[in-house]
Amino acid sequence: MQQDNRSARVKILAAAVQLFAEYGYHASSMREIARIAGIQAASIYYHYPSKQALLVEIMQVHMNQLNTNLERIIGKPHNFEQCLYDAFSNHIILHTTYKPEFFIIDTEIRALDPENRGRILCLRDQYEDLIQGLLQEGMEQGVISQTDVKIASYAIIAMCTEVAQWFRPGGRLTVQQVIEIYFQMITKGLLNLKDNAEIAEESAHI
Amino acid sequence: MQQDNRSARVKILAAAVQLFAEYGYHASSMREIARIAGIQAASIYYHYPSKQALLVEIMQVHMNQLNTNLERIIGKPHNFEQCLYDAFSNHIILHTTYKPEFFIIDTEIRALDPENRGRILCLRDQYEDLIQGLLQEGMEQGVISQTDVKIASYAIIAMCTEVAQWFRPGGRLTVQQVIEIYFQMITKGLLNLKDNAEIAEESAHI
DNA sequence: GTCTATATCGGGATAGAC
DNA sequence: GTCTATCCCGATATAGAC
Repeated sequence: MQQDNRSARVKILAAAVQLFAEYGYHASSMREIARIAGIQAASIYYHYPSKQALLVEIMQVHMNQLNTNLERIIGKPHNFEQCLYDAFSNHIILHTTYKPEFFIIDTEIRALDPENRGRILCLRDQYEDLIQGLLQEGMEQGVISQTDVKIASYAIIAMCTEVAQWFRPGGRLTVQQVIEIYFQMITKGLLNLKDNAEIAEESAHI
Repeated sequence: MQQDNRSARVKILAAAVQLFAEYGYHASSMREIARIAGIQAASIYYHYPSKQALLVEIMQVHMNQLNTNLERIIGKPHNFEQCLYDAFSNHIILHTTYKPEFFIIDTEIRALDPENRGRILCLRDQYEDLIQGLLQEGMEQGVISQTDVKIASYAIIAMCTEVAQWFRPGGRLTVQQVIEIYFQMITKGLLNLKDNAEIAEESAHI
């Protein structure tokens, strides 16, 4: 038997992440969080003022991480294609590495009280603005074709976020392979519907 | 003042949809559902055996509608491109028309007890299988390029589902225009990253 | 810093009158 | 078919000892 040397604060937050992700915020009790952390429910209140504070902490830490990384990627001098790759790579890596945390961010916004909700939604808007600015840059450079930046950003963010739902570390694909596939789908088309001329040409080559 | 002629069953379910979507299943009380439906909480139990039954009813009705429509679209003799269009058109139209209902389906699976969860997840798997079968058909016909069918289906479903989050009826775009944009993004690429030869060619044309 | 004990509240569901 | 009244439970959070 090894003892668990993590601080109580860390163990409490880890337990909250696990339960909020599996059962949802409202279905998770402070008693159960405490049980998993190995303490009594009342002891949580020495470290955190409320259950809501646990949720806010989880969301803030990881939204800040997502934004800070993206700011660093976009902020330095760059080649557009590489920058685009790094941006979505960051999104997919964080969402798969911290799957329960980002799942909570995506599903428990409504469990926040109005003040906290505003703060977290502001971080999400910042992230979307950064992504949209990057796409805008590519369009202005003529490196990507003209498109509705907002719609494209929402579509890409949605499909990259969803990766975390099915990705299994140690499975058929590594995360780097998944990133490569998604980058290809985003920049070269998901399905590549061929017109009749293309189909005829391909048949001729056989 | 007009009286509300809908049956009690309908009013109860509509109230449940509204509250489950806005606050989540566990954060919505039977008392509040009853208040919105204009009756007492105890009266709900004449129409539905439990709160869980309300959730199951909402999910089943709309997943069945989604599947039934798609089966009809795929089942009849068809041109592949048109069929693909109709399939995603069905997805986007239902998800925007019944936005709260599908939002509940997407976020409250974990609120179902194990037996009900299995039943609903089975309907979702059926839907994914139908979409994947369609993509497989297109690949075998050579109408779309070789791709990982599962990954492509997950990516496309995710981006089409997300439309409901930002789409506003009466806004800048009609739902038909949105469907057209998404069909283009899916079949012709979201961003269309150009290589250097293409950029040079475009410059030459100016 | 963690405990036991408890205050206080609101939840789902039921009984039985009308 | 809807009501009032209520049971019973588990929730968050606090008080105060150690």
